[in-house]
Amino acid sequence: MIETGKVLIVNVKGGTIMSESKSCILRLCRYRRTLKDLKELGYVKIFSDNLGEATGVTATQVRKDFSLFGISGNKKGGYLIDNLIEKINYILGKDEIQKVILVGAGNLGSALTRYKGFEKEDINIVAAFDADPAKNVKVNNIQVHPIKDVFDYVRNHKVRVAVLAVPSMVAQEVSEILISAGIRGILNFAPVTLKVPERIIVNNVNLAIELENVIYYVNARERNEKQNKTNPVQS
Amino acid sequence: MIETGKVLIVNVKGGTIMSESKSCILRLCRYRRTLKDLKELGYVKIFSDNLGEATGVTATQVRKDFSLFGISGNKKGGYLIDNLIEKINYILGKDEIQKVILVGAGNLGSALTRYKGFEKEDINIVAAFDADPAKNVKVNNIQVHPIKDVFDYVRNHKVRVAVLAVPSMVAQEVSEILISAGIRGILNFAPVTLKVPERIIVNNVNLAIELENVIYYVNARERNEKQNKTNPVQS
DNA sequence: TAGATTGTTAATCGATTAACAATC
DNA sequence: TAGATTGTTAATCGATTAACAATC
Repeated sequence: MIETGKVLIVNVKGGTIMSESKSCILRLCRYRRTLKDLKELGYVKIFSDNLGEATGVTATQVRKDFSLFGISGNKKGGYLIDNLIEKINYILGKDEIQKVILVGAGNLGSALTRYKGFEKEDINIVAAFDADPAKNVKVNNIQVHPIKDVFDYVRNHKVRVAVLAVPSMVAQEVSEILISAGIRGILNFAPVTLKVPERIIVNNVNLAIELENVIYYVNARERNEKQNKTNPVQS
Repeated sequence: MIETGKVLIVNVKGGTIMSESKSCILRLCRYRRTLKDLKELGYVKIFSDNLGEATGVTATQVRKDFSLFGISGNKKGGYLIDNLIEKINYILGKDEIQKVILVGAGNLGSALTRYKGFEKEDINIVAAFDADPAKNVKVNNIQVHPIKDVFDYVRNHKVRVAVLAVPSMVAQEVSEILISAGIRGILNFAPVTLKVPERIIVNNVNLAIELENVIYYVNARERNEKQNKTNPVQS
């Protein structure tokens, strides 16, 4: 595997080496989401502009993404939803491991064990871990083990992906234990920049920053409206 | 205000019109996070490369971002942490409204009312709303009101920002009520693409997609390693 | 056929990075 | 001064969009 900054060059379309971006993969996930919903509603075919509108991207972008992964439709006939879902599943590795552990069963962590959105996408949280013995109970049918057992669990069950929802103070330390046990990818909710080896995938979800971002744009627009009122600019 | 696709052109540096990207704003939030931590640890000055390393961006990027917003340091002397925090606060509109409501006090929503990360950034969830009467209680000192009261509440308290954690089925409908009442920005946890007027800011957090993303990259790397073992490529 | 849609190439656009002059 | 660091300009890089040929 050749890796450069953000782009991962992987082998997909029958041996051809190609590169895809993180945002492209995110869009594939979104397409699948929408396609599954449409399938449930009884739809069979879809055009690139329908799918684009439903997912908030342009029709060209949709076709470009599909073309990048060798997904083809029928000129004039659009795409078969079943076929799209199948192809995207293959690309995203849906048939392969989906086992995920949760580390940190506090406020946010325990909500994640009950989160319906994971089940809906067939993501299984197989076990949870927490340092607090009071939390070592079953939550939504998932056993919360003592944190000291996490290393052996990851080793023995060959878990590759972890959701990290521990306090910031211990996030780095815990991530190192996880990685040493064999974890390859982390969804990190702690608002810290984890220092990890290059081969490890980290996806950060920082809820405060996401919200601050909304607040910023709302404020920026209001400031601007106020200013335009007193000092209008001619277009 | 001039708006084009993703870029918002706003008036910041003493009347100069300039544009900044969403990712740039996200980085500013991260810088502030880190700077606050460093301040607590007693640091007073910082260089662009320190800050870059702590937040996972290059030193050039840090300086470029600062330059874009008219934040200047001292050649050779780096930046004063207090000054940076103050300037970033001003840019991100920290002194202005921070009032946020939460709509949907289910599994994820009620976890968000207790989320320490918001408090730490001085974000106040002032009220919550839920359709289920059983949930109309106080959670972490925040009253959960009946959903039917949300319109009047937003109107009367001039709330501008909402966190939306309702089931996907009703997300669009609820967002329309919020917008009609005066909400300008939404942090949306429902895995649907909200259709909103252009003047409304929506930030989507889709936890399943974030996790699927990690799973994809882990799988892609493992597939690749396997292949390289049987069919090594010369560099 | 005419019209509509895919698939791809080329153009554009924006964000990041490299290079380096300024200067403390 | 010499060395280090900022601030900015130019170059690069990648992602998105526009244009359009292919074709059903």
